[in-house]
Amino acid sequence: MKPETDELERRIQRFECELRQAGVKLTHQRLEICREIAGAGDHPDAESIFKGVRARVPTISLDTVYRTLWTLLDLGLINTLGIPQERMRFDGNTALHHHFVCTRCGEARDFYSEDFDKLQVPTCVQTYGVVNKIQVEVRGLCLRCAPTTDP
Amino acid sequence: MKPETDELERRIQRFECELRQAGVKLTHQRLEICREIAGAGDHPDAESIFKGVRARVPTISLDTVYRTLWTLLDLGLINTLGIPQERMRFDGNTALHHHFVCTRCGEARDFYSEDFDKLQVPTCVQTYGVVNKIQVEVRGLCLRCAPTTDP
DNA sequence: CTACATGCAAAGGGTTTGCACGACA
DNA sequence: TGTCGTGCAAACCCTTTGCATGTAG
Repeated sequence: MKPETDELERRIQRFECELRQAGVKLTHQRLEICREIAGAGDHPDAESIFKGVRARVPTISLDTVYRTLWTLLDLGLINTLGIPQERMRFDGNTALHHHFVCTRCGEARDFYSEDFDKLQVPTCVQTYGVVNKIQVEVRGLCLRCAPTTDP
Repeated sequence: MKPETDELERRIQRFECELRQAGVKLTHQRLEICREIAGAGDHPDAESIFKGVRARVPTISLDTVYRTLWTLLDLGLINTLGIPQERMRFDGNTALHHHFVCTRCGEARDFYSEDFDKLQVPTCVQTYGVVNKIQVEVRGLCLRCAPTTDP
């Protein structure tokens, strides 16, 4: 699950390069946070990244971790599981359907697709646990959030 | 987006029937919360369900809404967007991949599938906004949470 | 009648913010 | 050296919990 050493170095290089291009200062803290998330095989929350980095940078604070993660997210260098900055939301539609999710504002729209409904789980995934359903998540920007909408 | 009237009634019937079967009392509040979420075309959060129900049941409290929603979720009568009870989690893997998500504990594991990578967005969805990527979410229970693991 | 559900209010936990100090460029 | 980033602590918001009262079965 953890990336190979060379893949890890490639990711870190990319972080540094893109941060520099974006005019973001490469502080000791930011570099260590990048290293931590680049090397994480699972999908850590802010707290566990904080703990990992604190082993190397004892004075780091949790809010710096948050601020750095949102920066990386803005630049598209990392992703979130689920929808960023969102409270829990409920879906009363129990029929099989799929979602278009705006990664900026969190708007989620249902859609139906017989092709997607037919998807089969790869055999390797069946060893992960009991599969309940397969849902396709189309991620992007909704019309309100897409840059072209804003003249 | 909102369900047709007969589909709405069917959903409400199902809620009542399943709640009764589960031995959950059909209080005025619960029935109105069911009606609210059954009729919601979008994916409301607890607060907006609360507001909708409060128009008809002015004395209802937000915690009752939460408690009812978790009950409905336990019974599989509704779903959540994203992972229930979860804090925000980050993904340093920017390569195209897919997720197996445990809906109970929130564990999320990556997997790769060339078939899934090739999925094409239905044309109707392209009118929703700008598509960034397509990710398949396999939902189920991980080995730790699956009932059979617990003897 | 009795067990379970509700409303209230206060606690809890994750995330954000204002401000003065510190460090990259 | 100037500007941006950091650490601290308090604020903020969503969600949960304890307890006395109310109500469905």
